[in-house]
Amino acid sequence: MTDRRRSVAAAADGFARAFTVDDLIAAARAHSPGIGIATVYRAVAAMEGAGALERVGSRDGSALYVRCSEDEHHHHLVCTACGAVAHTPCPLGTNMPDSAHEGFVVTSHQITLYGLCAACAGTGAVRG
Amino acid sequence: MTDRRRSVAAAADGFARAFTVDDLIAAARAHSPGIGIATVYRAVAAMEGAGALERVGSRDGSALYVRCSEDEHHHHLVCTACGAVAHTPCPLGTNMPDSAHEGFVVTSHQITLYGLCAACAGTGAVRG
DNA sequence: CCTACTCGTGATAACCATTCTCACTTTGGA
DNA sequence: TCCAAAGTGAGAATGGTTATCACGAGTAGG
Repeated sequence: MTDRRRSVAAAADGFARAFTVDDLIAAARAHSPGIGIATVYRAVAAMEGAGALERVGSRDGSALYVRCSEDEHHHHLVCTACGAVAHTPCPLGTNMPDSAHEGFVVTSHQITLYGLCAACAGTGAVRG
Repeated sequence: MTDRRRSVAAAADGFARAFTVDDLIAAARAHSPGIGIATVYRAVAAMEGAGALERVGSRDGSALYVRCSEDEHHHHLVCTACGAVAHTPCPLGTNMPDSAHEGFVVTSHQITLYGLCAACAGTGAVRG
């Protein structure tokens, strides 16, 4: 773990919402001025591989990521107004489709819940 | 609805699995030789807007689509071995998180189930 | 100190899916 | 026929992401 990688991780920690690699580059430069684009992309790939970062869709053609420090099975709540992201336990509960569905043997799943965070719901904000 | 658009729709109907725009262009050219890339992209955008096509992730940097003729709420089962896609009713059932979660007011969700289709499960195929 | 080697880095070129531009054609109405 | 609007195809442009390459830091051996 180098200084650069630590800067990227710290920058990722600073986001309370989903961020693009571009956002991350800007934030990482606050910690390590002059850090290169390629370095951030490499750090993102490493962190994604380690489960410290998770891709949650995209915005305007660029990938969106969220910081994931937990190892346990969870999903994401994304605020469609401000982009805030929260973790939430798997909503499938006992309906976990781990057996045959339509002839498929389901082994994993990906769920993203969209809505309004407490702050945005309070103001009646709407987006997209 | 022009001839070109009809060709793209027919080509999309021919896929039993998720396809990229590139796949669609190749298939559309079987119906309309010489159809341009831009035209297929335009048709895809129109069909996606009309709900006739749905984006289900991506493969190697290019978007994957599936044909969706149904209007009702449903999700997708994707075979990780062969890419086959099936529609499945919403697995959330009575657990539908339409109320507050973590302070969020959930308004919609996106679920993709991954696994092996009947054919691939039978052969013990594995991919990715 | 010197060499050899490895690895992370930064700048930039390359890549490629997607979108834009533009000239042309088609369609439909009058 | 004339006109306007929309669709089309070829290719250029765009832009996020990845590959390339040279450089410096660090390490090991001598």
